[in-house]
Amino acid sequence: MSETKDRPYHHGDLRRALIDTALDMLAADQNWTFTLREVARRSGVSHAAPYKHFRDREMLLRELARTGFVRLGETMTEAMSLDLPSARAQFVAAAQACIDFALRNPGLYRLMFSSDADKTIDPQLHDAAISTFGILLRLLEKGQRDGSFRPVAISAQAAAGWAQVHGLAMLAINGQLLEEKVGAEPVRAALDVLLNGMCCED
Amino acid sequence: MSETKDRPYHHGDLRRALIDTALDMLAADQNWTFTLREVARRSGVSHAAPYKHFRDREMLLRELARTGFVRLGETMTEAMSLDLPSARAQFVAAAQACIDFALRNPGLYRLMFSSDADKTIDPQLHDAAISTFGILLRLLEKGQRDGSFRPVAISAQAAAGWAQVHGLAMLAINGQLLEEKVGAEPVRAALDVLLNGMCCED
DNA sequence: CCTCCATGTTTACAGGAGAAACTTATCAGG
DNA sequence: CCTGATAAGTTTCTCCTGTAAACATGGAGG
Repeated sequence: MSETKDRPYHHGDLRRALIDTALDMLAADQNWTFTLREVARRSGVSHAAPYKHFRDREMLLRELARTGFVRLGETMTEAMSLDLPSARAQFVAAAQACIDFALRNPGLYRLMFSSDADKTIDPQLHDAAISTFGILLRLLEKGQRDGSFRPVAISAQAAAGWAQVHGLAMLAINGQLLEEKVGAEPVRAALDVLLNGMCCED
Repeated sequence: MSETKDRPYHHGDLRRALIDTALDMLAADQNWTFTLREVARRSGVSHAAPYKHFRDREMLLRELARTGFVRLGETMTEAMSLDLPSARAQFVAAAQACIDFALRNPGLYRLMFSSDADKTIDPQLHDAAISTFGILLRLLEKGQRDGSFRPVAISAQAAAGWAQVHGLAMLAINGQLLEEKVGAEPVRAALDVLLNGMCCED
């Protein structure tokens, strides 16, 4: 009679448990207004225990955001790996994957880009974000080399692409990309505007 | 001896004062972690007084956001009114104005697009946001009519334009549009990508 | 002049963040 | 096998917040 009864004093992997609980709550309410104490309670642990693993509430939030970036990166990479005919198709696939991810996890996605997940004070979070951004960057580089994308400053193109995808994701989350207004495939239509250009002449 | 001494019991326009104080604090720290009590304190009023004007803390935040949208709209309209040669130039001017606004008021701008300024539960805020968005919409409509912009579904083009501008504003705020990476005029360069298109052939 | 109502104030309370001090389990070395 | 040291929990405490309720005040209209 030693282990499973009455919860052992030491949790085993409380850090992981806290993260998972918080992710669950985030997914359930689509917001991160939950309190640290509530997370502790649901993890069956005293309200001060989390402080052994996270300096403060925001540090937990940043860890959630980091997880989000990792998952988003996986999703995008996976979507791109479905060998597609052109760089353009790959870009669209990655963008769609990102926006789908946002729609499936609106709370998490918002957190990832909110000021509560401050990348300037958390190298790990920063790296995770950069790494995901890097997927897009490499895609553009390859596309420029094989002549699919216009040969302009890579950073400008990346900024435009990233801004577009993220902006569309936010619009999508907020339900501002409605079929009746933008047609059957609003995301596709909007991406085409970027890909083809907005102006009539170059 | 009746007025200026010892503050009169009734403030005169506490609602306005609370908003202004909160805007000041937002501008000072570039975040909205301030407490309602602190706002009351700085307005020289008891900590419960604000509840006579705002149901709760979030209602004040939404009012700040609403003010932000109004101001942003004014700024963009002003920028566009500098009679410019083309619809394209007007679009660039409006976009630049939006991004400049974001850079000058990063905290306010973030609040405007954060989930703490929930447009789905505040018609006034929603209207203000729609109204500002409308500026872009009308610009695009005019541009399509005079043949400056490609004749695609107006909503798709608006979504793309809005997403681009907002996305760039966020990148700019976060210091992710650095000169050494994107050249001397990063915003201009990124906007050109949208205007000219990313792909080589149509 | 008196009374009403919007706008303030005081008081009260249920929580939360986080610090400090205390408790347990585990593990490494003698 | 005992013995600390240490990591990971727990209890307790303080300060602060949001918000509700009851009360005060003063200006405007009858």
